[in-house]
Amino acid sequence: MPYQKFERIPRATISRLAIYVQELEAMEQHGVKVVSSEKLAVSCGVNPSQIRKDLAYFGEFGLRGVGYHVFELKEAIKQSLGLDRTWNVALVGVGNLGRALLRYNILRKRGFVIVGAFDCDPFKIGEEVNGLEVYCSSRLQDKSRELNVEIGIITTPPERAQRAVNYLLEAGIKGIVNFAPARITAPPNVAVEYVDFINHLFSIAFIITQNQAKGLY
Amino acid sequence: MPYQKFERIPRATISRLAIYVQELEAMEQHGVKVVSSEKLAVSCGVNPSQIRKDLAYFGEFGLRGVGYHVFELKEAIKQSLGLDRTWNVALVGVGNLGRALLRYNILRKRGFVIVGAFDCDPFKIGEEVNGLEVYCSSRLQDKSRELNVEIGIITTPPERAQRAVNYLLEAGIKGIVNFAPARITAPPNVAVEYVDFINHLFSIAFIITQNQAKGLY
DNA sequence: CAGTGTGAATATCTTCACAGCA
DNA sequence: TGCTGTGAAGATATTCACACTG
Repeated sequence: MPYQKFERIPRATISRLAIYVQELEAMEQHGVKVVSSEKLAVSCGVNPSQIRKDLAYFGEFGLRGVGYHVFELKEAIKQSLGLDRTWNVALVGVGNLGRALLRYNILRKRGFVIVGAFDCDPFKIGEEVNGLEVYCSSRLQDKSRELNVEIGIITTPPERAQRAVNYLLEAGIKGIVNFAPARITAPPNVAVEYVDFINHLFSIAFIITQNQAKGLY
Repeated sequence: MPYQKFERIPRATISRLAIYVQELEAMEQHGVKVVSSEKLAVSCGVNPSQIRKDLAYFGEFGLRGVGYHVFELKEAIKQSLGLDRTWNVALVGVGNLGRALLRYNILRKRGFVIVGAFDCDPFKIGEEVNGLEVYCSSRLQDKSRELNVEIGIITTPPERAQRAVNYLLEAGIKGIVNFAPARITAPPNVAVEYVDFINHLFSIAFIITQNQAKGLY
């Protein structure tokens, strides 16, 4: 990590940094070498000072009067976020969504390698998905340590999400991304993120309903 | 919609309401009839006054000294969000993730029915997934109107996301949920939500890195 | 009297505006 | 001159604290 100020970094900043990385990579592929906060802001859909402020939490990466060097900035952000390495991930719940993630190459491309797949359904255990054997969830503890897993992904049905969490905790996991539409609990030293896409559909439905009430259509 | 104050409702409130619905449904299934903001707050991982304030945007649903009637509150929130009906959805991009969503029953259970699947890959067109024929993306316009679609889901690779958006716009869609890891642009009267789960993995990686730096493990 | 509904207080996040540097 | 980096201002969101009610 470069130097990082003695200031708490807002959650919102982190998720925007992820967006910046995404856009910087796209720019890199298009051969763009240098970018201003103005330009990057447009393609990320945020305010330019927002970008400058977000970056300021980690250091000074820009050249006044010029902008940012695309490749360098991308690398600097990735380093700041701890993405200058790969992370081993265990996936619990080999349903439709779990299978999709097991086959989803973008994850690996971004440095998140699913090294273990687990399910409690006897019919699924032993099956092979994308070159990975499905193990019984009760084996999470020994397998995780063997495979050096640090992050868990939960793609079980909602009612089994907490059980999956418990297995992951026993396995000494440090972070969890929960795709199941259910709240889960974990000790404060274990990071939890929710990917709750029904949520997003709810929001869309609400906004459309409101727009319709306003007579926008 | 009940009565809704003449006050803008924060985005954050909307996504919490979605969580409340989730938890209220779980409580209902467990036979809980009445709940206080305190109890609901615990299971949603938020502050009790937050809940009361969120609900206050839409009306008064509680009984002082008692709490909220689980079923009634859930119904009231759903009505406020425009979820007292079903929404027809078109899905663009029948890859791993698209297939998973087509087979994901929770969506339908929540009132979002995928009525059309589209892809531009000739090998996929004509294929049947979960009882739905895959059509060529160029047919989005006519098919969408025929099927009365209001919401689009994008599950294409990032570089094809904007093209999918354009098709959806032509089809007169009113809201888009984008699962592709790419920023997209749409006119302001079309609601856009991002489901960016790589984002969440980035956040987890960052938090773990930070915790490690703090010597937490 | 337990628990809601809400104004007021606090905390957090975003945007502005501009000094200062390449 | 052009664009960064940043303190100060403004906008939002969250939490507190308590009057009030079933």
